[in-house]
Amino acid sequence: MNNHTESEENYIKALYHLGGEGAVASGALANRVGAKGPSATQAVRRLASKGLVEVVPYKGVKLTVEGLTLAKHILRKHRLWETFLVEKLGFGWEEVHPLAEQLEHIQSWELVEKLAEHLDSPVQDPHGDPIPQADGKIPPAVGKPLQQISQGSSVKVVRVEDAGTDFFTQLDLLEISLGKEYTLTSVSSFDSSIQLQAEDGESFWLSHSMSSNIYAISL
Amino acid sequence: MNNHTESEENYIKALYHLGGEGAVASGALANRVGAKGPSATQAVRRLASKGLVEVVPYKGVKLTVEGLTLAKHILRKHRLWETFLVEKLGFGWEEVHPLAEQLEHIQSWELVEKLAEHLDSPVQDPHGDPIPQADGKIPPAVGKPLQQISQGSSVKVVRVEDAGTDFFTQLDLLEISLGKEYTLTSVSSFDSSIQLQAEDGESFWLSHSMSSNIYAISL
DNA sequence: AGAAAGGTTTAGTTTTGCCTAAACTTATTT
DNA sequence: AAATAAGTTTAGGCAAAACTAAACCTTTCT
Repeated sequence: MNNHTESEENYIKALYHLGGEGAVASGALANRVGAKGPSATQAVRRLASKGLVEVVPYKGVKLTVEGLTLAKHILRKHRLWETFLVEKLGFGWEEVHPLAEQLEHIQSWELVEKLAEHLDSPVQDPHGDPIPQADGKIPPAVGKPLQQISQGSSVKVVRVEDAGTDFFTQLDLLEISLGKEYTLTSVSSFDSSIQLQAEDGESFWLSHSMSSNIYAISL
Repeated sequence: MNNHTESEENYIKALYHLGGEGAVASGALANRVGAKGPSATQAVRRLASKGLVEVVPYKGVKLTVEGLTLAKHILRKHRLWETFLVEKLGFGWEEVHPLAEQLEHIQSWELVEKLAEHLDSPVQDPHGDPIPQADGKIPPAVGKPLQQISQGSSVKVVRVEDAGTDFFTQLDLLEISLGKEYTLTSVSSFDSSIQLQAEDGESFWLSHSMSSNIYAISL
């Protein structure tokens, strides 16, 4: 039973993204995969017949252990390919998601492992997201949103949410990238925007929507 | 009109492989893609409605200019991926074909070109087959079958036909690879097998079926 | 030339995967 | 507790892509 269509894999992925090990409503699922309600209901039926999900009608859908394993494996492929595209082919971190969505469906156990090896068995992708390992273990997600960090702290950016192309463009404009360090010099109590000072002394303001998608650790 | 399914691409590829710019019988086409006759007829209809092929019922199918361009582009992707798999990921040349069959369907013009660049714009794949270039030009296929080379000649192996896993295994066993040089010491008039002598003095016999799939140039 | 053989196309069915419209369940509100 | 709103599932279509069986051209053989 190692034979899944792309559509099935997309539903599995969505289920994992939305609910992890918990239950998800069919509407949310449909929304996530860009389909309408009935399509999701039908898809979920197919998945259930393959033992990948459990369904309680009108209540929700949940991944089985097998489904969860598959979901993590797909996520592993996705993030390894993203890493490859950025590290080896020189793509920008805002471009890689749609490509990885295609590449993640390539079926070959050996290819995934050779790719991982080629990339020196990375534990995180170009956005700082943890890459599930071959044994299914997932390294902890690091950092907390800049939002939640108190004024005066020194921080290092370790992860960003994939919040769309415009978000990445803005990051590039501000020259924010993983590993950069800043001091949080002030916080506006009016609109929750924050001021960061870079190591070179330059400082700038970040809106709430920017800072809530940027994760950092305190130094 | 840049939107093709995998199935369509497979038919286009088969059409190119079988007939190049010329016409192909629907039975041969079906055979090549591993389908039955009616499936091919139907597929060809879909392709015709997209302007990729021209059909004369009961006579044959032919790629249009647009179809030909697509075919060459798919072949380009296929051979670039094969090159990547061997050169960068360390796969053996017998393993890469089925993987490339999946990877060739990834849609992204930019990815193909970045990949080519990453591989230093190769003009041939790991089997010595020419890689169609971005502008659609195809480098000439080099070498002729060992079969057609006269006794006493010194030759260099430059290309091998993809004649299945067993063929490659045998090549590996005999330590035959691209670039190796031999002297053709004798030819059997009984079964057309030939004897090669390697540079280190070792010599061995090759059956007709082996030698007809190995291409070389005279030195 | 007429008939058999071989290959091609039409007809009708199946599965996946999506859709809209209608029916049904659950939750919320008065 | 009844009515309404919101969300979910059923029902019925449609397109892609494959199949088998039957009908249809071509070619070839006598």
